[in-house]
Amino acid sequence: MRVVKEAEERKGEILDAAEKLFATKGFDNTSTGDILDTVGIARGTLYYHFKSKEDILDGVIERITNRLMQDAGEIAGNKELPMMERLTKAIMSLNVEAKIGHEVMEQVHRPQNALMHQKMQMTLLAGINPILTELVEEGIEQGICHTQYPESVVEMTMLYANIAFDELNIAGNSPEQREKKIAGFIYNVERLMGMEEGSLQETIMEIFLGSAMMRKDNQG
Amino acid sequence: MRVVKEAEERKGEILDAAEKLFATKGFDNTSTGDILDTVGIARGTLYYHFKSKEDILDGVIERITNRLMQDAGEIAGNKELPMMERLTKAIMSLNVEAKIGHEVMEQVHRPQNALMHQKMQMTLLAGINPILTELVEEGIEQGICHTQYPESVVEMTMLYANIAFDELNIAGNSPEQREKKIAGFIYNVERLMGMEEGSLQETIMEIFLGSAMMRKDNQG
DNA sequence: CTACAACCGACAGGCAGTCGGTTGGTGAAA
DNA sequence: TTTCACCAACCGACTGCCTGTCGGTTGTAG
Repeated sequence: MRVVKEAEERKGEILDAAEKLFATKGFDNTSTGDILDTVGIARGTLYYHFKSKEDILDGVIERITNRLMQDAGEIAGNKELPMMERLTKAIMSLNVEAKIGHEVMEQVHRPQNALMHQKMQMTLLAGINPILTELVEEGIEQGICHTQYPESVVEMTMLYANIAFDELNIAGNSPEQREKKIAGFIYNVERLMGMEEGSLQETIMEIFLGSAMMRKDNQG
Repeated sequence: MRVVKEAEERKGEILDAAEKLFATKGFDNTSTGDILDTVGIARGTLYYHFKSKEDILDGVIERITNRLMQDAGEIAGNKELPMMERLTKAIMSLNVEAKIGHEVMEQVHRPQNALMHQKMQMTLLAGINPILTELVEEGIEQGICHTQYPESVVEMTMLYANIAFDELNIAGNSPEQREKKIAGFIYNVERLMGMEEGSLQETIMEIFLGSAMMRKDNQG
């Protein structure tokens, strides 16, 4: 039976299917036919709603980055928390992996999906850079950060975080290597932002200890 | 007429053609048919030498990165120059754009060519990181640099340089924005490497002034 | 003369995107 | 309430391109 739906609803269905398929099979390895079958529509319908396969990818990425940006924006704007904590949590909330699962990330990092990866990275960067830059500027006013180029610092931090940590989770790194990379990253960010040595490290520890305690509380 | 050549020679011809085509049309927009026509061989011949189109891409990238790595390695190993100068020149020698022309770079940075871009980046990073890390460690011994994580610093520097400067040259940035970005980058690298503020900037100025004078000499 | 590396090109299989045609719902006229 | 016209949403056959395969051919070195 033929089913007619509102355009926005159909678009949503297509994006849902595409997101899952891209996540599990990769962009290149997902054919438009796969999407057709999953949604249960005909070729023409797909191309009635989207002008190309890449257009679908853009739609998927836009949805994901919007979600991420909203979360990060909310955290960054929560004036009740100290600036350092907001900054850390905002950046951590972008750790896409936690949100979309290992399987997906494995796909995102396969070289084949470079396009998807890069598009996500650039979209995210453009959206989040201003938010984080404002945070750093706040830190400068408060005397916690010291840099002449807050925007540059944020850009560098985010780009590195995205690329290097992606690799970190995929490549066959030993636990020691992982720890060293993370420690190096924190150390470097402290320097870039002109923060006191160890201050970021401390904030991070506090956050982790806090959430660990919360978990204990919930269980007990 | 049918022409028979040594495998290595044919491979070279194919890579030459592919490099040009990928550079001017992009990887996705270059069909194996284009390569066939350019070299003047049949399908079977292409697949006798390479197992897939992506295999060709890998070959092209390997050749390019090898060239770059050799140059950078020679500069880094030239013990006659001070460490700061070698470091700067080595990094600058990686500015791929200068070597392969604008047209090419425009292609490399089109999102469509994300795969090519990423592969180059990762290959280069893996090859050059050790070289530069050694340089930084030399700087530490000499008391010019101060960091606990030289490798991390190099990785961060290189990744950022690659991505951000790529963008820099493509996107419609005003001259002021460009300058600001470059100044921010230098400032940040100084901090990461724990160098005296302004020391890298100074070295760079000296190098540029030096080469400007050389050019004058050659012309005069 | 033989053996093999290098070469050929027809062909299969798959995929993205197009297009002319169809259908279900909706609102307005009878 | 029924009828009708319109159009957004939908359909699926078809086109054209592209990658990779395979059985067969040819030049050449020993």
